[in-house]
Amino acid sequence: MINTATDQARLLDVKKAIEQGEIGTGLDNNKTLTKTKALDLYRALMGQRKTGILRDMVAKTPANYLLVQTVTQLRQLVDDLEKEAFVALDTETTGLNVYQDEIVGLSISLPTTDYHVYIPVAHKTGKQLKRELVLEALRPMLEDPKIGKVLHNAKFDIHMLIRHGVRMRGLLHDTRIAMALLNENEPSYALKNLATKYGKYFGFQEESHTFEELFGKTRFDNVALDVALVYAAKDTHVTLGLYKWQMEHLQKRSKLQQLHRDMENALVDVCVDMEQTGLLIDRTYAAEYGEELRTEIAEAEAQLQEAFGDINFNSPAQLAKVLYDHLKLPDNNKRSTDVKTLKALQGEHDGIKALLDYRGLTKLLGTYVDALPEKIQTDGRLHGSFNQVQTVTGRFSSNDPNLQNLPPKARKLVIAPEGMLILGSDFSQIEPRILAHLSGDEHFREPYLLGQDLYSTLASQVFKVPIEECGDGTTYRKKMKIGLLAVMYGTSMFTLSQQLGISVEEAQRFIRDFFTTYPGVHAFILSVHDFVKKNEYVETIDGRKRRFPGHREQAKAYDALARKICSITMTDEVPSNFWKIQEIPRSLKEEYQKVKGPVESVRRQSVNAIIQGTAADIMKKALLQVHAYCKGKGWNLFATVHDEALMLVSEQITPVEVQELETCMLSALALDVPMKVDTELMYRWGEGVKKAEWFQRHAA
DNA sequence: TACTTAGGCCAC
DNA sequence: AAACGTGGCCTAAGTA
Repeated sequence: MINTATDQARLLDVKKAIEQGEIGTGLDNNKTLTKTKALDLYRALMGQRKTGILRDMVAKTPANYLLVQTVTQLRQLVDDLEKEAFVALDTETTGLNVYQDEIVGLSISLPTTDYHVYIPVAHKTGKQLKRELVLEALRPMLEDPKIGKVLHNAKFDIHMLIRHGVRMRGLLHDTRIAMALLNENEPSYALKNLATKYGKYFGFQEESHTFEELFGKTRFDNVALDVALVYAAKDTHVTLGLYKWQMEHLQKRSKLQQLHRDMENALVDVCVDMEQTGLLIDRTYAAEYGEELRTEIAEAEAQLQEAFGDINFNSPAQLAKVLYDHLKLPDNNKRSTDVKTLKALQGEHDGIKALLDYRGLTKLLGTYVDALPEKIQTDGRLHGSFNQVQTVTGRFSSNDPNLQNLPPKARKLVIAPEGMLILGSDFSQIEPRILAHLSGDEHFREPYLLGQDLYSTLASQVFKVPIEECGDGTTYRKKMKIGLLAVMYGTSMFTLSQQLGISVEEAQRFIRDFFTTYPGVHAFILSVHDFVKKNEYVETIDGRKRRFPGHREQAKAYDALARKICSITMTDEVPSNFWKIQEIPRSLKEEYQKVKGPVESVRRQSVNAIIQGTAADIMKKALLQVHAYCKGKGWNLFATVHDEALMLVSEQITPVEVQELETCMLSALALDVPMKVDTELMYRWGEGVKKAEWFQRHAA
């Protein structure tokens, strides 16, 4: 029998011994502890600890945790459910693939009658009802939008239920999503970790263990029912507690609550439908294109072998050795083999071009052309995952596979099903427009109000040349585009000078001219820096927050040190060459340098979070409206790429309907400058044609 | 064997 | 001394 306290202590000792390399010190009964022995002991203790915890958990199963194993119990549950306005819900499954795995049990918490059930439906052992029977009994409750459901990461469970023919409705609150809005810096959103960290605020004092910690790689259908009950019923019990605690916080923050209720919570259904729709992949095209790429790669490989010998061309380390040690190419003390460095070396060696070709081809083949068809599910569609709360700014992210970073050549693998079209609507220049709105800068808003090209107008004003010299494709316009990004993201003068191919002094002059031309933009950026220094957070138009805990103190220190340096140099700003100025004490330089990075990083992130986050707010609202519109037509969204919504629509779509879709996007939020949406139609993604041209072509 | 980290690179 | 925001995926190489 293991005594938990001694067990824990011994565990820590062994762990420490392993970590600190204190092997051979005779830890275990004066016997010398070898590394292997220590690891074995550690694993054995971990195993024992796990079974110990599980035994302990089962022994302490609360009286109001109940297994539902018979028809009578199920009937009683259904009766009791009718008294509830909302419930907490969770599914246990064989795995995480929502298109392949299956539900093995459901837990439900009833808040007013205060009990928590686990209904096993496909465990390998123990008395239980059939899944179909249980789901049919629960279907009226699950599909009733008037009965609220509280879940942690609802999207997963909704998908799992769809897999078994039930479309859950009435999502009241998702504790995973609410947590992300309340603290986007949370290190882990696993329910058990949140319970361990915040449980004391809603009645859970003890540490909660994650599935991984308790069961490792075991499938949940292997878990005995007494253990399953105490684990699974606690899930919904905790979810309920978390819900109430989160609501207390949201009710004190009405803007955030509105963001949660009207935007993020509502968006879960959109996200589910979008993922369920999936993408149709042209397998023939992918196979042929793959062969083509393989041929080209083989050619490049032959040239690389000739040039660099028998090494792995995918290995930066092996490449650097050949390039900088054997061939003695100039390395600038970086020894990098990235595109930028290689391009600069292109004149030095004939093999470099082949290497660049090889990189591009293998990336395209390995990440997209070969990889995407492999992810097609049994329904013949590719279902990526879209996460609405994975980014600190509020943007969507996408993974498994990432559908937001397909290069144009890979997008061509995606086609419309028979009788359908792909339609893509994107917000034109949404971030600069938001900057124009937020800064209220009169001159910056001008091109939008007058319907002129933004970059041409800016270039003409900043560079003080006639607008005719700043048209599409001109250097002035290109430079302005880079320059505006630099302003919005707070790029350093060094980086900007590199990007524009000018000197640091010229870059400084460019930025100075920009801010002189648009003083409102400058004032806006400074006011954000000021705000984040005072409040340690910034927020978007819809109240989405990006928090920077600890910034206030660092910013104060930074500004104080800067003032100190300025009083020595008698300048308004710290000179960029301050390291070379003898009069500044070394310790002051070092102190200043230490806080400079983090503080300026927060300042860049804060400006960016407001602009990027507001764009995300607008897109999310647009998606809600587009989704509702599509639903009425029997069409479907299948992806969003930050400023773009992609959907499958009928081949018979009319110009009026396109107009109505654009209105869904445009009415998401009214800014002080007009918004613009561009729509393209296509049979194959990446071969889009502007709507006007499409209808002209298809009218004939 | 299964992980983590680093270098690199795709998107907006 | 370090140099631009938000993400995710690939391979190599080292470690548990």
